[in-house]
Amino acid sequence: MNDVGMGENLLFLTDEQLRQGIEAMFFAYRGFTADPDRILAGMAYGRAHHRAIHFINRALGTTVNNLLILLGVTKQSLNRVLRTLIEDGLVESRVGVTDKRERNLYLTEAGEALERQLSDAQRARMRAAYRAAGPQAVAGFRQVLEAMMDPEMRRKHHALREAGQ
Amino acid sequence: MNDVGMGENLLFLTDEQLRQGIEAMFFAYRGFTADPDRILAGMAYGRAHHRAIHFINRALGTTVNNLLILLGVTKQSLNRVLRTLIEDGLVESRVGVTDKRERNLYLTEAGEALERQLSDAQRARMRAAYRAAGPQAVAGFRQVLEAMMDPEMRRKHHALREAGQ
DNA sequence: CTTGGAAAGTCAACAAGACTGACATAAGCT
DNA sequence: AGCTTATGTCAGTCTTGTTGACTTTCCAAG
Repeated sequence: MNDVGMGENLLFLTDEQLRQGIEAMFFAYRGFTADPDRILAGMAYGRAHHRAIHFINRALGTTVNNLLILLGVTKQSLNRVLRTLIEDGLVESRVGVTDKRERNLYLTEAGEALERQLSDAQRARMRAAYRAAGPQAVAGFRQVLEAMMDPEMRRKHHALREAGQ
Repeated sequence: MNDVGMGENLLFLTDEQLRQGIEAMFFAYRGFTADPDRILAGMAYGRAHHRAIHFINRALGTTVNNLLILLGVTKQSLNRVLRTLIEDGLVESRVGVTDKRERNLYLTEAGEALERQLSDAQRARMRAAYRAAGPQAVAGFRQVLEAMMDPEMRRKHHALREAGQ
């Protein structure tokens, strides 16, 4: 590869390019959460409830401990959210079969309905973005996101992927 | 394009693929903010201060009103952050020249130093991710993020890009 | 040229959601 | 029996968002 070619390919690593990527990430994340946030604003729930519902749906029967690692919050913080979801009949907490200390979490029918409502809105935006950018761009998008995660979270993410498929 | 080809190219729009993208976005954003958050944890500042400093640096002399649109918060919310930054001598607020209602915001030397410290950490992760994924993936990454933003934010983002280059 | 409304910024009070620390209970393990 | 683990809870704090009320400044219609 000659110098010009090198220059072309390293342009994406200049400070200015990196700053633009940082800003793009910030603005895109705002868009990413905007639709579910709007839906939840009417109810007594917030983004924290959305995240809990999302991951309970994805990792059916997950334990509280596993969920709080996924979400990256303390048990006290998760507990507040989880308690209201259980009280409101959106989430069911069953005592563990093999280990009775554990609680396995499931969405009730009402919980699944809300999950679907939130998920539909978020997926719609994601779908539009994917469609606008095209398959090759999406592959690149996913590659960069993977590389940006902490290694531990990358493992968690891969585990969810395998379970979901 | 035959049916098989169609199937291949539309695979990235299945619900499962979209859900994986949503999760990837969530986990990656955590990584994205982790390093600056760690730095700020020691000081009396948080993520809100980081964002304000970032955009004041990028849009030198910006008004409070412009900044709060960029950040997507209310002026009251921004004001608290801004006040501490000004009190601590990281940001300078100058009364507008043409319109005395406005305040033009600038980083002081100390402000620039902190900006550099935070920015270096965040760019290092971004650079590692970009390098790992390669130029083509980065182009795709940027395309999808652009498409995911609200149109108004996309315009703001483009304006910053032009000013920064 | 005055006056009324709009715009920019500030102050105060409140809410959501994160945190730490301490403690209780139940269950599993050595 | 005693230690550890998983979960839940209470209390208090912090950050960061919100709304409402207010001041200062600007602009434009009468």
